[in-house]
Amino acid sequence: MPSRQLVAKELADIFKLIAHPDRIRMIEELRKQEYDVNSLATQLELSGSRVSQHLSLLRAHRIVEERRDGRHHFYHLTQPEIAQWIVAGLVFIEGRLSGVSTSEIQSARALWLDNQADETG
Amino acid sequence: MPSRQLVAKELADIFKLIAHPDRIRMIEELRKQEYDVNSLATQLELSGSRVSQHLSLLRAHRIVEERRDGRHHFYHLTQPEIAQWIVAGLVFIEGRLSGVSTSEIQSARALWLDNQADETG
DNA sequence: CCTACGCCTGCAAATACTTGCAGACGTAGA
DNA sequence: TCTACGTCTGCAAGTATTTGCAGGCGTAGG
Repeated sequence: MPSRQLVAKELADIFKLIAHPDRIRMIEELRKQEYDVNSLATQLELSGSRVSQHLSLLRAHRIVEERRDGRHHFYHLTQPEIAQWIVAGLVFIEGRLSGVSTSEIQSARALWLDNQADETG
Repeated sequence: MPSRQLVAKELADIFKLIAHPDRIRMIEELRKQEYDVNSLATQLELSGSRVSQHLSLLRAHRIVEERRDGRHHFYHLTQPEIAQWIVAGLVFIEGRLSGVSTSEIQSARALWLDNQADETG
């Protein structure tokens, strides 16, 4: 297979990996600090096993890395810049959305880009 | 549903949309010029109907736009910057790949970012 | 009008992803 | 050592994507 097709396939795999709302929210949370599985699950209102399964996928592709401390497994982003890359995709949402208004998108972007912002949204 | 979750879902949809090797290669081709369905199919060595199906998906999400001329349907990127955003994802591939070497990735990036580059790869 | 071309859509089978649940494994504390 | 906790993994059912193929629709040319 020509290398261009290989590269396209690898790129597709990365996109597929991120293409899940839970995983996007997990990366969003991890952009600031590390979390153990349960804290992340609580924060996102998801079951522990579900979060663990997503993390295992992200771990397999080295999007996140693990640090163990006793019975806790703490996770952090291998390359924190990935969070900013994801937010950059918001540009391609704007102006053509059913359920999300422009102001909601802008406030989401602000949240992802600025740690000081209000996080209650 | 809180807006943050809505935004995560919409982002996930965009990622899902792009997460296919064929569609990535199509966007890559379309970054420079418009193509009609058959030319694109020939260029990428894919069947016409397959390309048409991918295009219909991209069209539905306004990643591409159509221009008709007789029986030909010409497609172009709605927001050409999307191609650059996709290439930016290459950063998260490097250094952890099975089938693709660093030099192949670099040459792929060069191709996407520079129209003058050799395209035989 | 008839035919060929270019493209689109519907359908059905194959494949892949997601999810909850049950059980396993290691660690900490009594 | 026994128990509880935190996390991981396997499995099976449900859901979504991908693909090829057959047929449809519009346009150009004879």
